[in-house]
Amino acid sequence: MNPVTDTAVHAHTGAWVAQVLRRRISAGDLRPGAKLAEQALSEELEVSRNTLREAFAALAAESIVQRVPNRGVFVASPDADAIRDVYQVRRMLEPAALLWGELTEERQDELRGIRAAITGALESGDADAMAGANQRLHDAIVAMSGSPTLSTVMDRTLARMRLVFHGMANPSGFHAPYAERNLRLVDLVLAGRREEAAQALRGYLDAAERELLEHLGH
Amino acid sequence: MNPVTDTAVHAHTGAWVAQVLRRRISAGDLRPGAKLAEQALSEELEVSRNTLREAFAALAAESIVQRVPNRGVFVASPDADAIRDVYQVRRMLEPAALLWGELTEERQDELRGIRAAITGALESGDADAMAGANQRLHDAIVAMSGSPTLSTVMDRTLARMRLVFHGMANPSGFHAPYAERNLRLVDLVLAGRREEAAQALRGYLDAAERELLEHLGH
DNA sequence: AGACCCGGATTGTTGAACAATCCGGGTCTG
DNA sequence: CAGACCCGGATTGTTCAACAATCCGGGTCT
Repeated sequence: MNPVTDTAVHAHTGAWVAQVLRRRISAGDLRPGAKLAEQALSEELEVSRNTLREAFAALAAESIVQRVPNRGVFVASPDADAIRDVYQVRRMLEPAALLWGELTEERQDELRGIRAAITGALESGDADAMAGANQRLHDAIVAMSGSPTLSTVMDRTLARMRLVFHGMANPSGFHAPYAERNLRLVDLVLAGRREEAAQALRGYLDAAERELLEHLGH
Repeated sequence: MNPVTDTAVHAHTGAWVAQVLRRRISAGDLRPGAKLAEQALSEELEVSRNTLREAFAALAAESIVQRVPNRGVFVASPDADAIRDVYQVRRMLEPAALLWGELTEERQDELRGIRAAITGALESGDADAMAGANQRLHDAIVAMSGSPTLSTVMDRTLARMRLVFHGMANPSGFHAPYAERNLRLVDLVLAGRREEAAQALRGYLDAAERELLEHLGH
């Protein structure tokens, strides 16, 4: 089921289980609100209930999972407030990194690669590839800050975004309409026109948030 | 030793242990690099080794603690790169929240309270109070973003800062020289002169980082 | 129909057990 | 004497079985 390692030799089992669960949640294999039953999971993954709980503790600390006392652990299911928080984070982090970060040669190459990925996904109409490219782009923007911590924060934020999508009825084509916007954004950044890029970025974030909230609530 | 709860009734033990350890580390009771031995701690806190390990998993996910396979868990001890990362985070987060956040009446009140705390600590010469007021100030700045997630990120970042101080030989009076700066910063924010405030903030962060790195070991 | 209750299932936590690994110290050798 | 080697105790990693506390679903009684 997992293409990576089968069994860790002797000293990572808890972390390994956490990684497996993280992947399953990211992939939508475990949808928001789904219960993670101890006995079932420990049997399937062939780990003890204690080790599994160790993984739960880590995932709960990352807010990927919610623990309800005496009820169990559930995949986090973001509500409207959570979505607003996600976009507030992005509205602060991304323009800050873009405006005040450093755009090294390496990062420019990454941006050019992302540009190619977006146009490729546009032509092939591959929604998953488009979603992937989109995340890669916004990760790259935050990476301009040069801070591993902020990159981690962004990764977790994007993971929460994936949770939102997986919780929706029709998870399709939410990124496609923004492909054009993203391309212009990349070009502005590569051209060194940071102020305009930040403006475009904010516009994109506002629109995406509005549409998501619209599509979800009332 | 902990003035709060003695024993949790029945359903939070792991989280409770994590909280106790978090407090001890923040207070400097457990210094960076210190080993958290399982048997000793489980006996002292009167929890099983398994429950203790659950707390370890949570703390490791928060990067408060470092796990070395087959060696044990140790209080994280930030190096120069970690310090640079902390300041890079702050250089992004704080000006962003300050410039683009919302300054509600509540937050203005909090700032006025902080101002009083700083002047009070200045007069009494209480270094601990000054350090507390300093953290409160920078927490309040990030709180302007309105994002609970970013506030949590800031809290963890400041926790890492405390680790740096606790790892130093002479942890005294590092905040005192910045009291004046902080007061001016608060006044600029309260006056609505955000651009100038952001500029002052950046100056403070640069100076503090430089001094810390200097003081440590170029 | 709705309140009540009960027994099975699940969670929370513990203690003991064992393999794997590390650590400190003693011994051997050159 | 220094360094390589080795060994036994201590520590970590992980599992298992057990138990109390709690929840849940379903049947019963009014």
